[in-house]
Amino acid sequence: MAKDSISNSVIRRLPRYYRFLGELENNGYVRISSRELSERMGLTASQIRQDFNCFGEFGQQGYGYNVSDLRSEIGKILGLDVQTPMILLGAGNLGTAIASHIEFENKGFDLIGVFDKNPEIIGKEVGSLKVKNLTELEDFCKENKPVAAILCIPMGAAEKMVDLLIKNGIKAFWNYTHYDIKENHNDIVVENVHLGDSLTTLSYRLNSLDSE
Amino acid sequence: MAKDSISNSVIRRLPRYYRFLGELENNGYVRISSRELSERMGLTASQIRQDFNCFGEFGQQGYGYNVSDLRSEIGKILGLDVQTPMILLGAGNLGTAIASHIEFENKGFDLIGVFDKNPEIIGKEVGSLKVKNLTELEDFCKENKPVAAILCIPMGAAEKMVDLLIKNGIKAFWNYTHYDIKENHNDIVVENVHLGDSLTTLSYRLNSLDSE
DNA sequence: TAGATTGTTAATCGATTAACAATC
DNA sequence: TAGATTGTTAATCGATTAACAATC
Repeated sequence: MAKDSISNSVIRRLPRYYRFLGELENNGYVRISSRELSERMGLTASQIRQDFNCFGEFGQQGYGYNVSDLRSEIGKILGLDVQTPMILLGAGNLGTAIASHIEFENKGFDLIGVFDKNPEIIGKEVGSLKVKNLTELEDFCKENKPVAAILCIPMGAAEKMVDLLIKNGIKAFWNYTHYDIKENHNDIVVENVHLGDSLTTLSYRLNSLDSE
Repeated sequence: MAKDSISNSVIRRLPRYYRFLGELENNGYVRISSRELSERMGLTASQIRQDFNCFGEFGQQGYGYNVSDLRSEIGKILGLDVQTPMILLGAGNLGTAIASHIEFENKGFDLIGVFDKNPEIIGKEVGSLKVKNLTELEDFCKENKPVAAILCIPMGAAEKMVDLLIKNGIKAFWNYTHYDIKENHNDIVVENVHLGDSLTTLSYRLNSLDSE
């Protein structure tokens, strides 16, 4: 029976399930048991069954799961069957790399606009999009109704930008800045990417290795 | 009393403590209590004290913590007082952005080499470094002894690359590919960055918002 | 049918929170 | 000293693992 509130730990595993099932499907697998999947992914079979059962019953006793069906179910759960229009704020090194490196279509989004305020960057091509002047942002939002935004701007500019974006209908933030988007704004979701913190934990673990 | 084995949850919070304490220090704070820090960071005071006590006693009853001392203690715990030589494999969009966007010195690393196999990329300037041909990798390692590596290469090339790097003395991987670095290699640490998975969870949460 | 494997409940484990004596 | 706040133990909460009846 499906649960109503899903824990963060489960949510974080879903994209990985989706990826692994995609690979299995590409390799011609038709069925898979929780046990075999658990061995491939380095999890326990129990955990996998518990995770799936948060959302419904996708398997069959004695058989396992149909790879293709399960994948498409998880895709639907993740909202990958809909593409949410998304914009990028800040087309510096990082913003540009994100825009061209990520396959937005597979991830439930459609990148429809890129903005910067640096005159040297405005007009540049990023993927198939031309970087627009930030002054055009509000008009663009009225016309194209983006719902999600990537923040690749300096931390100092983040607070005002978030307020502006929320006022213009943005509900989802993929946040590469260290600015803490207050979730007291209602009906807003935020995913923070702290690349620096990620590298810092690597430093910690490397140093713990040495001192063992 | 300091613990010997630190949980992953604690480790992931350390860089954030370090950042917040840095900001406090910059703003002239001399002391801070676990209670005030907890309010700023959105944690509980209990958790903060528990976290710090994994590593020792850094506070003073009735007073709190000295901001600057605490920050430098956490910096030492994270290994930020040492700079580990690091190389980057793959100087495409993403690799280039990482190399120029991240402040390696603050994170315990020193980026000393960038490699690619694409002739159009070799020779290009990335930050203050010139992209080298991948064929020079082994000689470079013998001479400069890098210990950490960033993987920004295609997934298909990852397995062989990891083996080669381990053979040449690399012990820490900052892995942007989806290749699962088997941690059966001993004395190896890995930090995975799955940007696509991160975006996918945003899609999930955005869609859950709508259906509430 | 017999064997396999799920869905689900119960047991365990670990992380977070609460409480408070120690002490600055 | 009195007040504040730590370090640390105990209680709670949540997530993972184990077990097994249901069933394909």
